[in-house]
Amino acid sequence: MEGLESIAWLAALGAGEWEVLRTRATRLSYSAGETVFAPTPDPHSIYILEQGRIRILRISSTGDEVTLGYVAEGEVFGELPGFGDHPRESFAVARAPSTVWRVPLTLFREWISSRPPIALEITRQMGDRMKRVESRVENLVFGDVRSRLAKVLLELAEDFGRTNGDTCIIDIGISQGELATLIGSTRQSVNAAMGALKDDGILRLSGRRTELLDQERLRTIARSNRGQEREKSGASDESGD
Amino acid sequence: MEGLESIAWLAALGAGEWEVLRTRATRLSYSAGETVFAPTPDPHSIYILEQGRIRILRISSTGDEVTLGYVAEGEVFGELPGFGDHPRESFAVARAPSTVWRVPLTLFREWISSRPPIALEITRQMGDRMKRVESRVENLVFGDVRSRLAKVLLELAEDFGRTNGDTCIIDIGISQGELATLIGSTRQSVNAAMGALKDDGILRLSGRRTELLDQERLRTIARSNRGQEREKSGASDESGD
DNA sequence: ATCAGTGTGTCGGGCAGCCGACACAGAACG
DNA sequence: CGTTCTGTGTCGGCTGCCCGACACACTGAT
Repeated sequence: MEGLESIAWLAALGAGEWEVLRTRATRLSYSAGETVFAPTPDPHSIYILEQGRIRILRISSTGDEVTLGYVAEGEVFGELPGFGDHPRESFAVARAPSTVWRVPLTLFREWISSRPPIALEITRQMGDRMKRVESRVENLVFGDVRSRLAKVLLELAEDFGRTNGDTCIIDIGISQGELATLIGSTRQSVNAAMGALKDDGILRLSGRRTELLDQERLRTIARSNRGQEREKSGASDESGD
Repeated sequence: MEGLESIAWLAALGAGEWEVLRTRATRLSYSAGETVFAPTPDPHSIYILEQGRIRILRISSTGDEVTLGYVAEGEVFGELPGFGDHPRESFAVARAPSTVWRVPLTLFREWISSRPPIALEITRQMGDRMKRVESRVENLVFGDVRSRLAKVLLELAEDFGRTNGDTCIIDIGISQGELATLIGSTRQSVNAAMGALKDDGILRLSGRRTELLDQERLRTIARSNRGQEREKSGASDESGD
């Protein structure tokens, strides 16, 4: 019950494989808003999220922030990148009450070295994240606020949404301001874009929750870089994919 | 001389470790401009760059492109990300005459599984790249064209530059247009920004080569998100142009 | 020399979206 | 029950930069 076995890919390894971790890693709890780690020139731990939700972000010299992504339960985080000798440049902040294992980097590295399947799993995780970040780049470069927003909403839906018939509900208490840090925009612009999407009947907003009513249309907007196609009405939905 | 041993991290493994690759992988040559791979829903190869320079990029639905990065010699590329079961979404194009090994994904995976040190190496490589992409995101979100440009120039200098006393020379025949795809901007804006940097005495342009005269100042600009700090100090007489 | 192809400079118009400001709603707290 | 805080909605002004267009420089073929 001490959590580690609740992590699927660890459990899958078979008992004993991860026992080392339990004995030599530290289990920590954070409540929403607390910082799990901050940038450091010489990180010597990596982390595994047992349960909760962590936000990875960077802060510019002027205080603006970008959200690089969220850590899903079971994922390893905290500069896997910095695996080598790189400094860590990101913050990790709990967005919800979270339980985290802090693992000494040396231990983790040696642990991997002797257990190929784990290495493979780690590689897979990193690949996933890589892909995601690359998409983010693509999206930032192309597309206006409207289409970028569409994209993130879809991603969030996929990761955290509860599907409910046709509509998908995102209810992770994310503010428009935080959305802005995901797409590199401002609170106001996000607000405007959300309003527009609502008016187009693509999504419904009730308080802090967002419901995606028409993912198909949303997807179209996300793809269209310059999302300014004034959507009159009685639009034409087309191609699936 | 058949190349594989020229790759440092492979050579370091000791003879025989990578012999399998030689027998079951394919060695390919590309001249500048040729496509190494294109997006595919079901990639079944990964690649290792023996020698040359490869550019990884994406193309939007409207035909615009973003450069995600360049592959350094010895690096593994081609949707390591797609390691899992993801489709490949990027293009790889040779920027210079290049020699590449194409390795069947299955082989590579099994090869890793049985050789932990390699897994570690791969992880390291991915980490590096991850870090780079994350920085790219940060840069795209913050900063105007000027500061973004400054950032890329510094990166390019670090990766491909020849240092020469104080100045660092970037001479990889990169066009302003291509620079634009690195920072998500347009040829014209890049041109203007380069001009400004030149006027400020921060860099000198001679033909297709770029010389960084004052990396310190460049670094400052890169960090300052809104690089509009009118740098008009010094320069007693001006009016000029 | 001539022409095509590719990259570099420049200019003006137009607009998306950033910024600052302000009003208002709900939630947490004393 | 106010007070404070955080988040949502909106507006107008200002501007960076995208876009389209055009001239020039350089290089390599014919």
